[in-house]
Amino acid sequence: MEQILPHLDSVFSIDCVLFGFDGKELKILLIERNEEPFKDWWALPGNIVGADESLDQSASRILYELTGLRGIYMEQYYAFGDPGRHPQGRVITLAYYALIRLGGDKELRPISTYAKRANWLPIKDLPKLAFDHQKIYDKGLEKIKRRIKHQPIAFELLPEKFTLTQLQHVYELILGKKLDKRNFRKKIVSFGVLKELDEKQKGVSYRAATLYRFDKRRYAKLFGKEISF
Amino acid sequence: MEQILPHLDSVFSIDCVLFGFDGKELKILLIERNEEPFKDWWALPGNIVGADESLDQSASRILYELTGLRGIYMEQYYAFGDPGRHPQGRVITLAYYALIRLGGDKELRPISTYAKRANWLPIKDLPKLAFDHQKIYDKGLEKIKRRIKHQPIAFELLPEKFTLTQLQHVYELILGKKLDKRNFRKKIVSFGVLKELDEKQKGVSYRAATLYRFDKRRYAKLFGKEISF
DNA sequence: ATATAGTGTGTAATTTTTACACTAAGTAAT
DNA sequence: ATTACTTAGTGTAAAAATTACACACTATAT
Repeated sequence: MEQILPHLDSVFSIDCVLFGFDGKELKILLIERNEEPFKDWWALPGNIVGADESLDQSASRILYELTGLRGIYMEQYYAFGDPGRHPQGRVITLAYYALIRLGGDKELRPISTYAKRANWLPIKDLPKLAFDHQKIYDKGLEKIKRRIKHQPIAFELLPEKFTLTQLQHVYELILGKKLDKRNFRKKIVSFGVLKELDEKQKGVSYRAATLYRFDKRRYAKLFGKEISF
Repeated sequence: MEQILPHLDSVFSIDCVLFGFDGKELKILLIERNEEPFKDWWALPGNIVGADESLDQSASRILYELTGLRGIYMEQYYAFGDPGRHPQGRVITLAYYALIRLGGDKELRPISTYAKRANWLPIKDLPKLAFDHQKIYDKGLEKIKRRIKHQPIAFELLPEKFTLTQLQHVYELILGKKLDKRNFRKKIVSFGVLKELDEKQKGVSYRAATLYRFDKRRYAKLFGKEISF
């Protein structure tokens, strides 16, 4: 095992699994690598933790550098550090996930020097990933599955105003199963974190649905408490 | 911020929160440091990850070196890496927890070169801890609180044969609240992971309780499924 | 024999979860 | 303006899970 990486006995990095929702599909952000190893492979965006950054700060910076986004709910979920996971040396990486609403207002501007390009790819049909990134992704998906059952993180994926059907759609995509419309609404409303607006959906060629907004105050009270789906 | 630690730009370590149960109290294993910084303070046992170890292997090794125990259920739960958390340089640490039955058969033999001594201290009345170890402990307790509600990890704290009252006691200690005896039994039995033995408790000066054993096969089936307390 | 201390058990009321189908409203095409 | 189309929005009954609650039993010690 050569030591090609710049002067390191070990390197500590952060990799991000960015889940994005465009109103239809669940996607993750991948970059196409421009360097060996795994040149031309798709990989999770990640980077080395800076000397004076906290881990969360570092994750935020990396997210920002890769997407131009700030203020995203983001959380570390697992450290991967098998000695053989990086062919060039010992790299321990801490995985973070983030949930992002795609499209609409702000354009993402992924900038990365070590990548040919960055793209949102549907999780339905992911390519082979570099390193152990498939494992990292799998664990991330598992994590948000668990998390979405207990905390209302689904809102992070939706625009500020959304319909109940859209919300349900997000749940179904993440949990990987159909939910009953009436029961879903009953339950989600019972949490009391939704605010019904006087506004209706626009631009649809059928009956427009009522828009809702997520009530952050009540959410804050609920946070920590266990809810379940 | 000086760089006193041996040739490192950054160090990656593992710290363990070892929860022990002696039949009465919940305790954690702490060491009394024999070196600066925080000489004479109590701290979580931990160590540097070795070059050719996976993280889990490293955690197991560290646990073994500190307690002589092997084969303990152990899980990483959070990485702590604030730049200022270690006064001598950048140390990123990955926290693991383990659950251990105390007393009884095998004596623990904590060996540590950098510690004056190691001791199981009741969590009721912990001393001030070195570094950010209080934070690490807090998060660990929070983690097992959450975990015990969804997975039967409580068994790890009990001897092979135990009474339902002891089991309930563990739940009460971790969750920090009283549970109803009849309801508790109804529920725990309904999971189907307990095997009632033909044996009774011995050496008590009152009616002896029936002993149970934890059924690992059924547990394996249950694992992954959500149960809740 | 009696006091003591913890074991072990059932039921009714309430709450939560599940399964399930039709009418209402708006748009688009004619 | 009628019709066809598409999704929105709503209730109820049955089943399951949760909660609250109290007393008789059994082994031991004196």
